Amino acid sequence: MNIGEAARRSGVSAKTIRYYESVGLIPAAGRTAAGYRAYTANEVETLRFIHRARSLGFSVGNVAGLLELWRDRSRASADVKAIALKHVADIERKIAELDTIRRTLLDLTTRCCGDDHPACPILEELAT
Amino acid sequence: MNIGEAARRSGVSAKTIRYYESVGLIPAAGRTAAGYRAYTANEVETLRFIHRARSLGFSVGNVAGLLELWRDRSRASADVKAIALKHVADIERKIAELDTIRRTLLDLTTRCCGDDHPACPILEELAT
DNA sequence: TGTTGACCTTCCCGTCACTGGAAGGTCAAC
DNA sequence: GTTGACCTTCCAGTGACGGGAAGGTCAACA
Repeated sequence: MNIGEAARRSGVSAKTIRYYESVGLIPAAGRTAAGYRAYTANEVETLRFIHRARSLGFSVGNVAGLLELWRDRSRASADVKAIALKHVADIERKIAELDTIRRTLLDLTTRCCGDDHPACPILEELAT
Repeated sequence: MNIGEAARRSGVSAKTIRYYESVGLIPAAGRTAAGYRAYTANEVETLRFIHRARSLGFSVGNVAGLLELWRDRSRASADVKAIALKHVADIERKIAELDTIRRTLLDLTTRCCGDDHPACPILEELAT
């Protein structure tokens, strides 16, 4: 099937499929006589896998690692779990950062009248 | 003072100060006879303001808006508050996204033995 | 006076994961 | 034969910088 169909079935845009090929996340697809990329159902499955992994926030690098483990029938699930737990830790760090900022901003915005006068604790805090 | 000293006092790296100048966040600094950028205490204050705003996650575009309001003595605090509340909403959306991913991953990693066997619910989920 | 070493300058490339768009070739239907 | 929906490659831009090269400047010290 053509790249457009593969995109529709996998949820990965044609542009992005070409990008994944260019960075080596997927091998170069076969070509028709006219030079069109041709995809098998199997390759679409791989694209779906990638799409799901990316939507869980895994970096393209990590997705490459997960793909390799997925294909490796003699893998240790510990290796998969390690990648996932590392990712969870990163996410939790990020959430903590955002939450600190959120609380600071909520405090400041609560103290800001938000009227037509210039006095503003938000600007005061930034200017401190 | 030179850019290095301004960087040390403001917390914004010299590289980043030049970048802010190049994108118009700050006006071009004065120059010494030798072509070195020269900063006043006032300009360092502005850089400190920018540094604090950026550390609260405001985009450079929003920082430009906050700087303008900061300098505008006839500003309405409502305009500042609006920028801050919009940012809070963005952060909360981001936290919610991350938390959904986090919960999914925690569920999967909990169900993954993480031993030397290949069976792995994480890969199974991605392959579904 | 010469020389070091710490500054500073501009410029370009790389990051991450794409997205947009231009210029042009291919295919199926009407 | 023509339309329109595909496909191709290539280049540039995104945000917010950081790295590093090549070269100029300055203050201190021998």
